[in-house]
Amino acid sequence: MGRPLRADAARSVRAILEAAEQVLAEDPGASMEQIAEQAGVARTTVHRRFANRQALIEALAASAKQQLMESVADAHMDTAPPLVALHRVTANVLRIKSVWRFTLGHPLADSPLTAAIWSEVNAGALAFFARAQREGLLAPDTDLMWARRVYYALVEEAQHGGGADLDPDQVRQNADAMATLVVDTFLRGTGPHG
Amino acid sequence: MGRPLRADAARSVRAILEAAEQVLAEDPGASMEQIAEQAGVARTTVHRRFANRQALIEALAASAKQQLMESVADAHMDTAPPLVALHRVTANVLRIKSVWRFTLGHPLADSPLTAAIWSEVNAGALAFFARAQREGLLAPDTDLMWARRVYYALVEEAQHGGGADLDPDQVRQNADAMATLVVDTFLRGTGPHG
DNA sequence: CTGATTTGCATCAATGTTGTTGCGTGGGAA
DNA sequence: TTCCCACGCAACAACATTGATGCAAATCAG
Repeated sequence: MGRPLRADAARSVRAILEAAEQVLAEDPGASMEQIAEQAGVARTTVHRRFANRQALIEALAASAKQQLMESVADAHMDTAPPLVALHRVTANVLRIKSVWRFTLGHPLADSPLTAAIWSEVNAGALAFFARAQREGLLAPDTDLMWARRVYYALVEEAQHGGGADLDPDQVRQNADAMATLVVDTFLRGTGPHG
Repeated sequence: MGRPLRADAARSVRAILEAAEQVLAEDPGASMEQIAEQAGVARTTVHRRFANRQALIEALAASAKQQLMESVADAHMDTAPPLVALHRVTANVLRIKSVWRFTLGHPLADSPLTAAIWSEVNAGALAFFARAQREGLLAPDTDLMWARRVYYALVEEAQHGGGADLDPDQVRQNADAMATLVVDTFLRGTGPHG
């Protein structure tokens, strides 16, 4: 990257990325003009900062996945007790996902970089589930691949329902509540316990 | 509808609908030309049969949702024992969904008609889960709305993985196997039983 | 303050998609 | 067999989107 962006330029870039996320979340086929409008910026400015639509989406993916990885790392899944780690990572991921609905919802625009990040996250998840199984949190006969798919599906579903326009505080509380629900359902299902 | 279509015309319509389903499943923004090509038909023929892209998608939705409703009715969810009914409807729906990935995967193009069908299916599902809860299949404290969302998410997930280009026989077997997995996970989760 | 940078705006060409029309041909139906 | 319908093909206009350029005004940084 050449020299650092000027303050206003940096502001534009951030505004465009946020706008793109919001607009594309509602309509993945939205035009650059709609994104520019939402960002409060002329369409030419968008093209100045991002040559292609592709470039814009990749930048989006980069931002989102970096934040996602930080929030995953923050859960310390390799040291904390499995149940605690699972709850914590679920809440963290739900919080991030509520902000990046489009980028994290569509596995599109997987540049080699972001693809690598993804496979790293997936491998980490699988390793975590393996440990959880060894420590008795998952049934011994549970297929780990299927468990991971189920877990992802529940997280995705938990984020679909509520969660539009909330205070940052409410977002955190909601993420916690949904995390409890997700983990509980993931481990015990919906049938009678015991 | 005026007079019945001639044999070749009917064939074209079917070819176009199948092609649209396949092409749109891979790229929801695909052009009419791509659909026509996949159907082995000139683009003008597509426009002859379906005035708009919208009209085509609605026709798609009509076909798919009719088949879906038939497959649901076929499970006799109101009379059969809940566990049996749940397994049967799951297998049936998985079979239909594997064919109509695009149309049933995207709640787009909800004409008033198809929207009505949807809400009917959803209401039926909720009623079924209520009965299942009364008869002890679901825990008494399970939120039925959440249960329905979880069930839908699991069905959707089960259909994502395998299932591309299989014999009709293999499709049925696969649907059965996945239905068992889905129902089991739905009711008991992935944790240790018992 | 002053120079450099960014932006908005107007404009332009290129492109792809949509939807329509007319015509000749080939296959279905009575 | 004969008539008619549906098809493919070519061509067309309308439209939206993309991406680029030049320029004057606003704004940032040293």
